[in-house]
Amino acid sequence: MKTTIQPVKGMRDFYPEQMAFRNWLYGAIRKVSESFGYQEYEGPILEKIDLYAAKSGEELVKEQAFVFPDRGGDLITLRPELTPTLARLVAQRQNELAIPLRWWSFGPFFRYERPQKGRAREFFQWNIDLIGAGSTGADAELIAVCAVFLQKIGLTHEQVGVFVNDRRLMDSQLAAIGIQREMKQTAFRLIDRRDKMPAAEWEEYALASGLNGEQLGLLKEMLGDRALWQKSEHLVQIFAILEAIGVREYVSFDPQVIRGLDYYTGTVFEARDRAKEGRAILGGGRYDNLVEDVGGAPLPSTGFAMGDMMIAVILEKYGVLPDLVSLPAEVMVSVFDEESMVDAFALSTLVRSEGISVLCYPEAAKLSKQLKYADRIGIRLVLICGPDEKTAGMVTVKNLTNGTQQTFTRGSLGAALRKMLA
RNA sequence: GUGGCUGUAGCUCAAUGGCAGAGCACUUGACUGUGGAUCAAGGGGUUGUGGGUUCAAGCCCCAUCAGCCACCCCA
Repeated sequence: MKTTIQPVKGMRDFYPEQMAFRNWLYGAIRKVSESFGYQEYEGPILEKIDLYAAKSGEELVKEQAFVFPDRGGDLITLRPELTPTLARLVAQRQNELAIPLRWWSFGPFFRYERPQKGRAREFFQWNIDLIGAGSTGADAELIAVCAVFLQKIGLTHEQVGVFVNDRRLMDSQLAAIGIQREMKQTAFRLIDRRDKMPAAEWEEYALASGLNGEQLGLLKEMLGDRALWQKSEHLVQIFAILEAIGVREYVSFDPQVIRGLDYYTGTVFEARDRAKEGRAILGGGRYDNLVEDVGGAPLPSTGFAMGDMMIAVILEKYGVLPDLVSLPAEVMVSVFDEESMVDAFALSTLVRSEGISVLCYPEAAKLSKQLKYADRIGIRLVLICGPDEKTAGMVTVKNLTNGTQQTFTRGSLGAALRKMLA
């Protein structure tokens, strides 16, 4: 094998086929985002490490982000997430912006992790946030955006669900069974991991974490209570709004959804396969302190992020990946011989001026080779202009779909092609 | 960061420690102005890389790199 330089580990190549999927996803995201009145924005790919040190959790950034010194010695990070950048953007122009803001973005992110199914070191992520609204309606809207999106791309509510919880509800419930502030983080972590280990092991882990037997029993009871959300006025209202929007069936209450990120302050949610296979497709929630933490005035916010890889895994699993045959052009102009090359380009321009995408075979070659090429790349119509046509001032159009061919004058060619392509 | 599996032609993969192969793809021809199908011929390899064992290594051993998968973690 020839020695080709290897790509950087975990970085992704997007051949036209993969690019077509990425753009399809981008399009679906844009459509849903804009239909809810959100505006697109983008931030820099590189940020100073300090931006993340503030809130994402220092360990997370140090161990799982690409960090390197620039020529001036500053520590630069390949952005591992967008929310801190968003908070910075808002904090910088807080007085000029019309709050609340509805913003969305789709772009590349990087994490220095070991690649595996549904995860690489480079990934594309959709971020969508409602900044400056602390209401229950704001939370409900984001959950609805997420449900509508899943529906739009062809996933049913039997296949996937959005699982919602509220950290404040969990706070009060934990307090009620005697788990106080300093134990809270431990308890959250415990709840988060319940499905990830065998029951007996989990209980052992719980006791080792400092819970007593009685608390463990109450905690289990609490986590098993699928109606617990009714104790939260906030969640009751969220479900009422989702009902009104028409996506209630996609959304379920799940007391075990906590989310790992420290900056969430209230509602938290994630979408996943109902079969509970694989990791979450997307995750988000309310973060009321982040803008303030990067130097702005306090602005309650809510939002979520979705990566491009996990959603692709799910779409494939349920067989709803779109058919994305990317055709380079509708028409190809063949080049009969060296002498007709110039005319072939002129012919291409004529067709192109009719608003039809067209490519010109780039060299004189045997007609069979050119037709074979056209067939392989999915061209529907091939124009042939050899000596016979040239003398008669005509152009032959060969239809590769059914094998027929017809000749036209140059003047009638455009209309004829449009008709055949319709 | 931990563990398992895998690296052989462009792709998918064969080859008891004993001549490196097949299918698909590609090129050419059958068909000098007509694609897909068929047939024939042809090109293509430092078996991921570096060491070691052996008369002999694609195969065994060590290291290393990469890919996949599962942990860890998840923004």
